[in-house]
Amino acid sequence: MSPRKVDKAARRKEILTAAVKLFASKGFAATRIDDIAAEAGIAKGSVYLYYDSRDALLEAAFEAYRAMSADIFDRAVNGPGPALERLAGLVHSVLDVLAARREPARIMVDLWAASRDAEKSPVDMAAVYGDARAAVAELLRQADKEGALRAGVSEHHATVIVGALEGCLLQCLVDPGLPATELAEPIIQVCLEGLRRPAA
Amino acid sequence: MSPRKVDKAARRKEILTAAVKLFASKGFAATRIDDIAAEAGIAKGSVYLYYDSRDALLEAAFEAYRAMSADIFDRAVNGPGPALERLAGLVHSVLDVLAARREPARIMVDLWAASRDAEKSPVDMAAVYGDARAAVAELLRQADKEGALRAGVSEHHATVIVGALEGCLLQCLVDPGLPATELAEPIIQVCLEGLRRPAA
Amino acid sequence: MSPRKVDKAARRKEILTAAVKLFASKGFAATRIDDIAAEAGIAKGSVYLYYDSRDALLEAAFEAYRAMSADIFDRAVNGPGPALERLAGLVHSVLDVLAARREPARIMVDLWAASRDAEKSPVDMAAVYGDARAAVAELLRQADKEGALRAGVSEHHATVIVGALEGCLLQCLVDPGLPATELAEPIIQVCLEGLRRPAA
Amino acid sequence: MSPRKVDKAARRKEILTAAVKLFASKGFAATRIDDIAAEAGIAKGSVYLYYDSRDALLEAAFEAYRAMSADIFDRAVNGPGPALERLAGLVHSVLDVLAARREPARIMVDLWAASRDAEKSPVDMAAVYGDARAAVAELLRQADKEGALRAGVSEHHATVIVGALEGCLLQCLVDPGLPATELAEPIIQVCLEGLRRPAA
DNA sequence: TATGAATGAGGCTTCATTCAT
DNA sequence: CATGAATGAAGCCTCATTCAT
Repeated sequence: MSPRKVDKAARRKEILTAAVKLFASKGFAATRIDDIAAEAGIAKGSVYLYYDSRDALLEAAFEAYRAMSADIFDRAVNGPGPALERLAGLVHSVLDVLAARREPARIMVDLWAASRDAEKSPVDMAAVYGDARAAVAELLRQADKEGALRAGVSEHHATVIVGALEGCLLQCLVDPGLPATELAEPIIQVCLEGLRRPAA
Repeated sequence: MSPRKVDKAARRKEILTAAVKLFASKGFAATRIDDIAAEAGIAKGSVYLYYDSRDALLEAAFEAYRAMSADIFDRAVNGPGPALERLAGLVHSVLDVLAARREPARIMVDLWAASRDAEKSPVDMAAVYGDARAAVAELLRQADKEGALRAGVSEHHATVIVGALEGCLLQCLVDPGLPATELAEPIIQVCLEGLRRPAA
Repeated sequence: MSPRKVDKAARRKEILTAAVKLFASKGFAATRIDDIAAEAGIAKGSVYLYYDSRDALLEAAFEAYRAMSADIFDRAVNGPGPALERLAGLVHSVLDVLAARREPARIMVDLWAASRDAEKSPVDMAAVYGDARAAVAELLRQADKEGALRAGVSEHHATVIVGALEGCLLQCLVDPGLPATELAEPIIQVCLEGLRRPAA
Repeated sequence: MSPRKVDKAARRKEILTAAVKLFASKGFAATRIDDIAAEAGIAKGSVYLYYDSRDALLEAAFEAYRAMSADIFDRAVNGPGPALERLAGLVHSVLDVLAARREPARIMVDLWAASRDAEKSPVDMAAVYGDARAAVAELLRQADKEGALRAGVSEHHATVIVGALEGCLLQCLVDPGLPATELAEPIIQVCLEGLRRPAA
């Protein structure tokens, strides 16, 4: 509201951006508060004016990731057009995001590691994937209502679709040589076409 | 004359087992050498008689994982029977291993994190997934020779299959509530049936 | 805005002084970083804000010693008056410094030890003695030009003069009972008078 | 006496030789018991059958050095011929020993460091130099009795002569490029000729 | 609000010494 | 006597966090 507020929020974001960049490139474990401060162009102590701790920065990075992910999935669920096409579009979206900003995406490996102990850590990737599965399941239900699916499509298929997406993403993260965008169509073919009701 | 008798190889394995257990439950970053020593029932300094450093233990864990993984894929590639059935068996194997020893499997998130900088780290998950893709691609080629595949199956499909497998695995790791074994059939349906040549 | 104000150079010097004191009294090998910090009245970790490592402190001590040594020798070489008198003054200077601050001087034994492997160690006493020999040789050349020397005075005599100086110093260091200052005249008599051109 | 005794003494000497070699080349601080054992061709634990501790090995090295030094000086004091010639011979002996076995001689820098705290350490270089000064003083007294000295030669001259010897030795140790043997004559000229009674 | 010097707990690793065989 | 695996105390160094300015 007040101009100060704006500054503060902007500064928070700058710091988070710096942190994410470094977490992605060197990993959370190897990223020092000094590094983040330097990257953000501020003094080390100032970081603590905006974030309570180093862990809080990872958590913030997680929240940003979660928001972005939720946004993509929500758009697919609530968008216009046939459900299966929206699902296909979702696959493209995810991989396009990855391809466009491959480096920042590498932060995910640290998010996975941080979400190991679901109780203690505020980084809860289980929830993210749960949401993703729910969204895909909803899309499948919509497609079913539209009469687009063959019989026998279950919840587990949503898990497999999310798995294929994340599994391809994982391979791309770990092996920068892989062409993320090119994988969208194969994923769609493999995961979606098999579920489609055969054209009469 | 006869020095204290110990099976160095066995002791090495004990220590590695202890380390893997802890890496899996608390994470590599949170696991102290003292913890490992205590878990293995030896003194802290003794760990260094068998491993050069804490990192070396993670590397050893990786090698063990890699060997196990390679073994499963090799068996599928070189086994008897129709290629597509061997591929289906492979999917079951991977998920059964995960289900049987879910906790130790959680070490993978640290292996992903450790393989971030492919040059510096000896933990090279890219190679593991490269091998996995090659194995699946080989199985697809075999299936094609057997006339079991529809036309248009490419290398990328191998990536998608490996992705679906690893992506389901990832979800299981992150969300212990998911039933790993039950995912095998959906994966097979989604990933393999769509590639099969339609029965004439 | 105005950060905590400290004179970093002064703090560096304080730490070095503390380190030298301890190196001298207990020896480098027996001196802990904690000891140095305590002596300097700061926390252990703070030492590392000013010096990269324990070795760096010994190196700094060496540089200080080298500078002081070079200063004494330079002053003798470039000073006014007959060269042989400047040489005699040099002998007095060296021993006076030793007598005045005998304890700190004991750091030299560690400098000798540290300069053992000339390639790896930045502590290069060989260079210090080389410089000392060069300075004395220059003084002898000057004395020769002044016609003050007998014939046959060679480079090796510079080595012997430096040797007598350092050898007396060594004895004083090792045996605190020896009276450093009293040795100046005997050194001068023995080392310099024998080189003087007999009065015609 | 018993054959065992002979073996034991021989083994002790082997270990000491190995230790001295390593102390000389890497320094006492950098020499591990494992290194010594390996160099001596025995197991690490066996070192302790012959020496009580690592420090005891340095002490033994010191004793050997002290014995050798005492031997050289004693021979000069008790030998035949004019005292000044025996003193000159002594200078040659010391430098010849250094030249012949320059590497092992480097152990002296560690002996100096170890004798820092004269009370606690059994390595007592002060005593060695005290003995050396006493021996040279005795030689000067003998020379005086023989009427070979000019008037006014004092105890301090012995200190200077020992100093010149040790100081040259120090320079040779620290700077392997210096020709030890060539320094004998200059030392003799500088240190002894000046003390000689002028030929009538 | 911003700074950056200071802190000190904590981790990894080394290595002299011991001791069961 | 000999071995070498095991021990564990100790030291160096790092770095998240604090706080005086």
